[in-house]
Amino acid sequence: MSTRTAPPLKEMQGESGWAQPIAKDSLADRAHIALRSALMRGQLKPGEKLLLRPTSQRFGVSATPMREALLRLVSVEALTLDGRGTVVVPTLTHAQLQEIRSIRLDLEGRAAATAAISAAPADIDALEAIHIDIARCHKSEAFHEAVDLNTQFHLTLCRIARLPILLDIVENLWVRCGPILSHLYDAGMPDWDPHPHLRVIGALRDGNAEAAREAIHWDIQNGGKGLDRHVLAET
Amino acid sequence: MSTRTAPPLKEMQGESGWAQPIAKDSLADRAHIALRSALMRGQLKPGEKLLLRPTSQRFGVSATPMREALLRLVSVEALTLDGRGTVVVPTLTHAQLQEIRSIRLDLEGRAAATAAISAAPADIDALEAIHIDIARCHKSEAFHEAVDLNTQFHLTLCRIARLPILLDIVENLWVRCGPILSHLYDAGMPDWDPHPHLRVIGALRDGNAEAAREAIHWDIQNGGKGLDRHVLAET
DNA sequence: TTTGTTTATTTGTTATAACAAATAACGGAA
DNA sequence: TTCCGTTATTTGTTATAACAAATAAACAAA
Repeated sequence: MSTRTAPPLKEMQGESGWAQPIAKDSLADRAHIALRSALMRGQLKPGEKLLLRPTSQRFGVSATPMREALLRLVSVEALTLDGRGTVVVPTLTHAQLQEIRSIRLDLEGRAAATAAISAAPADIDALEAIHIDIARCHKSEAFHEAVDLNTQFHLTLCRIARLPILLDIVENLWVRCGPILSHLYDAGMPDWDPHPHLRVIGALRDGNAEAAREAIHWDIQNGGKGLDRHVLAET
Repeated sequence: MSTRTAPPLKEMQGESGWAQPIAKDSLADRAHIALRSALMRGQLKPGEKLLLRPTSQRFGVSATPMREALLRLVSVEALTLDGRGTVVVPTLTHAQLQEIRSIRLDLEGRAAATAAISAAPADIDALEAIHIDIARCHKSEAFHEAVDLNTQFHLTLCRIARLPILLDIVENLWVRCGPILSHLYDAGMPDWDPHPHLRVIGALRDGNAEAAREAIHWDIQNGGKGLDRHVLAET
């Protein structure tokens, strides 16, 4: 499975470092990773069905590991099952999208505040590099890549905070939004000046936790407004 | 799987109500539920191994659905895999426990605040009933039951807030803590007066969102201190 | 007694087949 | 043509067996 404890090294070699544990990934692992990344990058559309045998053939594996990969995504709600048990890409309701945004407010806010206190300069540089890439994609109107990089910006921020459990949760929230993220810029892309990401980066450099939290809050609340109209309202 | 969309009813019967969708649960479902509840109730100890074939025999099913149930818990980090792929009940580190508490601070805090605004009187009564049960168990020194009810108190609060995604996340955090929750009262159980739960209930009755948030914050931060010494410190 | 090697057993992984239920396709009657 | 009943096909579910890798056991040699 994806997360595996390092194989128990009987005796830790004196000069440790050269004996890194071997990563053994199963077929189910690979299928899971491929599916998850496709999901996060918006390559699967809401409502799309993922039939067991057809998809397992597309991946060139048998039903068992493919089923495991699919069900793994289902168990974190990144995919859904219909009444028959068929795996389907879920359609987010307005309420769900709003709730996800609320949770991201809390968790990414905490990540930003924590990162402001503990981030190394190199970490912040890496974050800034991602934003520069985003700005470049904005200019060249490379929407798809911009959306992907925006996701990376937010996840990198959580990674910098070194809160692995929080990162896991936030990552799953982004996976769940993946299928509709392509509509982020449908309402036209606003040209903020300065871009909220820059405020985040600035706050990190200043070591100002509260400013970082507020900056990411602002980004989350205003950045995703373009999505709202593309999500069916609950009746 | 656990979450299934209702089977599509071709025609909704005129006087609807008597035709509730049938819940079809697979063997994997049942095993999953049983395992998860055992985990949450502290019936599995950290480090305990769950071998595939032996456990599948204990449940009276074949390897396939049992594997699915186990792996479902692994995918939400409620169980772990060692280097060989064997399922094992994870041991929480101090850092993990602290991070979980931080996240619960944010999410249960939001749930409390939301519940304070929207809770129906009957909801609050139900919550109070749980706390009364807790107090009773305190008196009769029924530790195990008290721990279980305390979990229910926190989850019920999230349920009242009607934030299903948040509930899901918080529920998983409690499942992950399940194996060590039995040590909650090891350091002796403090006799708070008034009990922080009562402050939560009071805030809900007052419709005071911020008071509710602060009350649950206080409960989370002070209530779990007994656990800290039972968790191995990271080196 | 200890160490190293070989053998046997355990254990996760994957593929396959049998099963059951639901959907789709088909064909005849009105 | 339209509707209804039957058959065929698709699809998820489960059990089982073959496989490979790792552990445990047994045993021989120093």
